[in-house]
Amino acid sequence: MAVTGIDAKGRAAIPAFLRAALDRNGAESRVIIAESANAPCLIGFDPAYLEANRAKYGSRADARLDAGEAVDTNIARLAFALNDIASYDSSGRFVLPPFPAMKAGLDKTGPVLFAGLGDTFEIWNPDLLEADANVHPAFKERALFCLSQWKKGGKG
Amino acid sequence: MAVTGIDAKGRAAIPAFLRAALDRNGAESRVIIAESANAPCLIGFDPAYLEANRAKYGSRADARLDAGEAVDTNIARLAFALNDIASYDSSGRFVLPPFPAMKAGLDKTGPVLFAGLGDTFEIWNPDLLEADANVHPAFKERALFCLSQWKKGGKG
DNA sequence: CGGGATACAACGGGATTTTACGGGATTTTA
DNA sequence: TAAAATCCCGTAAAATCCCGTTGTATCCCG
Repeated sequence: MAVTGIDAKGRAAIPAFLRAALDRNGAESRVIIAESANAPCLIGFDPAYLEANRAKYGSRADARLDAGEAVDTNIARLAFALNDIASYDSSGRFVLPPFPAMKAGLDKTGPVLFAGLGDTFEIWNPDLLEADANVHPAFKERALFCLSQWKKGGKG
Repeated sequence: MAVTGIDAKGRAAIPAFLRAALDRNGAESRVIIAESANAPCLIGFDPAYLEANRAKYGSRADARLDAGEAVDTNIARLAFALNDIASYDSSGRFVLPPFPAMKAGLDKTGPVLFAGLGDTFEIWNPDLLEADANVHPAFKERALFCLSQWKKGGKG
């Protein structure tokens, strides 16, 4: 778990320990950003899983082209529109996709909290994390500590 | 997902991230435009994809004939006859084919929404997208966000 | 164990490239 | 020859790349 800042250009840096995990999975400096289904935060993960899903749904997008087969267009719509792909530079920075950023309360300059969850990691606005009743107190306590450490660094 | 504008000459620009996909498939600045079978919008895709689907339809029809079953000729009629081919310039603009444009409510100057679906992409009049009950709310919400961003850019 | 050297992380910002759009010039069609 | 479609160039804004700087953690050697 670590905190970095959003700069004037809307960029945030993925902490090094999470970046290392992405690189191990062959992410090639690309990360998928999506809304979390469980909390008012974003999740990030490497492109491999997403590509598999897209390949599965992408070939069944239109009933006419697919020779009359029934298709659920909304599945393809969501698979593509709700996942943003962002590429990060040599120091791990990526521009937060505007829509997810807005949904997660990250639409302005300020601190961002990254927390690894195994296959994915969460991206939080620290204020929303603190306010969420479903988040375990021990997790909150640690988040608060990381945040205060970051502020001590003189960036807040 | 992105929004661009129709100009006074009836041209719209395919967003760069979709154009890149077309180029990767060897589209050579040409795109197929057709009505969607699933929604009041258009779909666009590269010429190779059209050829692949025609071949797929042909083999399906052959199989049914071999089995002594009837073939639905209308599927072939629609899959072959209703596709317009448009070429786009160096900045991705193409003239919307008049008939499909009319069918999708894109017959006047205004914003157009492009959304990738994998092998194809959808081309929407944002108003019709908003009004369509079959479109998933999460997709609508993002569309609305893209539209407002485009309007903020001063092009509306 | 301590202190200096080294490596790397996060950040700021300039320089370059790309995008989307307007509109003029040329070609085609009727 | 007039009208319409197409091609093509210029441009402002925005996104992207890439460099240097600063601060912090780690290493190494005495």
